[in-house]
Amino acid sequence: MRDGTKTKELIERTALRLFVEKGITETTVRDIAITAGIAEGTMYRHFASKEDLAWELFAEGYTAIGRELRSIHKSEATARTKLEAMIRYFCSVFEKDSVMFTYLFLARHQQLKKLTPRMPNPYLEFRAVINEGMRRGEIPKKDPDVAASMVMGVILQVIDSRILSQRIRQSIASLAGVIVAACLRVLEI
Amino acid sequence: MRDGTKTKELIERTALRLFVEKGITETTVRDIAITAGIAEGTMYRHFASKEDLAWELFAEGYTAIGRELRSIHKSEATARTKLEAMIRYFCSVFEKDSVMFTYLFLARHQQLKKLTPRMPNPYLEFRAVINEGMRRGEIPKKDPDVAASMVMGVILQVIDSRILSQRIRQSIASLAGVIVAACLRVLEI
Amino acid sequence: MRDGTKTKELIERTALRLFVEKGITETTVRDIAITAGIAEGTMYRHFASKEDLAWELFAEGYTAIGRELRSIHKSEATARTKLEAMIRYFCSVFEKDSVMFTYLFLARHQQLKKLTPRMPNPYLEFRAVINEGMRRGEIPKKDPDVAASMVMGVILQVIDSRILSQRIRQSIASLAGVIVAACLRVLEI
Amino acid sequence: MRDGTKTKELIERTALRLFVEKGITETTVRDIAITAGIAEGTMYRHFASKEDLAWELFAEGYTAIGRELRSIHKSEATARTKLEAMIRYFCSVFEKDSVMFTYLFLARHQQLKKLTPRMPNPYLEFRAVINEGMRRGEIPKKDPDVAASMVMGVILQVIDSRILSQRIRQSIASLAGVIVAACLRVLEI
DNA sequence: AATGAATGAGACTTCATTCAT
DNA sequence: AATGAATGAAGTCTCATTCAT
Repeated sequence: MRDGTKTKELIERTALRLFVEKGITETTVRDIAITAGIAEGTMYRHFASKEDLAWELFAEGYTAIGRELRSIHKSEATARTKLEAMIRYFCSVFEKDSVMFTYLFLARHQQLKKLTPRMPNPYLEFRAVINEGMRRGEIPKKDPDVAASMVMGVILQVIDSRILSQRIRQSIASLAGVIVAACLRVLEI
Repeated sequence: MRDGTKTKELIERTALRLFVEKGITETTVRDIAITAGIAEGTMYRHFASKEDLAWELFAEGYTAIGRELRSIHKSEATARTKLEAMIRYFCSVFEKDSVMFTYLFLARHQQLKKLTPRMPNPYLEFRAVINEGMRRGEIPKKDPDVAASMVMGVILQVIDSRILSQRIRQSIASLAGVIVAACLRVLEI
Repeated sequence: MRDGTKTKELIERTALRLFVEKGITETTVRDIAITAGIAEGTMYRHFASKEDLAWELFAEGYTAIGRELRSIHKSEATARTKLEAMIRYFCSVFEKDSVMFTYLFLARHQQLKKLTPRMPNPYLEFRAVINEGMRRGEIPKKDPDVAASMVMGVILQVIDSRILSQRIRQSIASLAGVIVAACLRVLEI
Repeated sequence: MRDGTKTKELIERTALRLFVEKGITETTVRDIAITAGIAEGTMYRHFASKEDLAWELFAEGYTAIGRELRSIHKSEATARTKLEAMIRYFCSVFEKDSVMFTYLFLARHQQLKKLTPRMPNPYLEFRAVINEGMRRGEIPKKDPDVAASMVMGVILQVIDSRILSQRIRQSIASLAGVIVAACLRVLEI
């Protein structure tokens, strides 16, 4: 028997790229098959449907970031160092796998409703850190959801301008420091 | 003779709502017809295609905001007052027509590539104000695209958390002051 | 606007014929479309699915026979005359529209489970007549379901041999008398 | 070396059951494999195709009954005793292996066209007995095909009402006497 | 003899669009 | 201007069969 693992990974990589380039609905199963050099039916050996493939890709990437942010949360001491490490990690994810990151960014409005509250979740990790910081007096009190949204906004919109509108040319890594500083100002740390 | 203007507006309102609820691709011409209570072919009396309808809705709303922001830019004196008025206007647009605002927010990645550089454009207005402010010494120097992105990010992500993730419950109008303050801190005004 | 009634009837007649010739599953929507000279999508304007088309054809024909049998039941006086008229009607249906009759015969095992008990039903009409005849003393007592099944068996199997195995060459009309007589003997009238 | 006979029988038993439950076309090779607990490709070690499997099952069961009926035909003396023994055997087959019997019953219209005239065949055996009985003066003269069809109809439809419509609850064995009597009346013995 | 990954033809269905009315 | 029946291209998915292991 042949080993299907490689094929599955090939499908995932190919689909991820096409989903980002053209959108999920606009990418056909045939597109994926031709690009990956496999038969159309092969996708269905590994995923129940195109929708399921899109969801698996999303859930995988999204929860992986959530998990890593949680572990940073635990390993750092102060709100300031936690946030700095988390934001830098966030930026590094984009640098390392910008296709996956862009996919998560673009697909989130469609896929987020399928996320269960139990799943690790980047937004919740940021809010948890901010909440804790406010409880400890490290951050001036404010609405935690509003604060977390603003911080996420600063980070995400810079990345958005980098990839989608292409108005920013610098690498995100080189901007990480600037982003961290802006987020700390937003929180008044 | 019958008045087509009413039908056209009915189509626009209906389509806008469905596009936001289900996505453009996921909304069918039949969906629009049934919801609007018209025949399937009627849409084509007013728009060349579904895509054209989606684009007209986008361009209309997007440039309207851009134009108003430009006029605020001209009528206010300092970077601070300009930005405050612009952000408050932005928030008020959402309050007045949240469906249109959400549509612009969600459709922007698909539609922005069709925008010509000449068209009035919210992002460019914000950047222009920030640029001018830095030239005049009202705002500490920084990359104008990065700065504009961050400001847009703070605003948009709060609205995002209000409408899409429903994590924020307060009205956006009531948060306008908080948003303005955060944006000014981001810019170090 | 065009009148779809004709098209719907064309689809029904075409499908009925193909379903009988090749079986429902073995008949493709494309078969129907090509044979009827219409587009594949047109079928879906008139029927929700191929399965639905098959069901509508069945229910229509099956209940029509049931209704007519019921009316014969009411208009005739004795068990003997009722049964004779009913069997002759049954045979005449086959002569008049052998395609529909054959379809009902072949599709019954697949479709009968969808029939609701309320719907007019040939089998139940025969059983009702037999039951009544036994109550009135016109027919010697026996299990009504067994008796009704036997009567149906005599009739149906002759038709089966006529159409499907083609072992019988005479017209069913010319055999009606023989069939009636055999059924009466089965019931010991 | 592994014993393929067991696997072949497992496939046959499993397929037979599924064919009856869902129909041949509606049963997939995968269905059979999963239910039998074997790999998808294994069926092709024992049968050339799914169609071939369906045919082998049919031919096996159908000719077995035909052979046994022929031997009863030879071992009994009169038309009456022949028919009685044949009908009782027919009913006993159903009792002993109702799944196979139901399969033969349901699949006959699809498979009968593949039967060669040489093969042992229940219908032909019944007709032969009836024919012989008429030649010998044991049975009043009538069209042998019509007579044979009626006899088969009485038997089969009772079984049909037992298994498929479930209108009859008694065991077929307990009804054998009633069925025999009805068949003799049909033939006017 | 058995496995199960891979194939690819083809099935059903959807849907933007056209067109006769 | 409006209708809605009809179109047909294209999409998703199924499934009998093949083949490398």
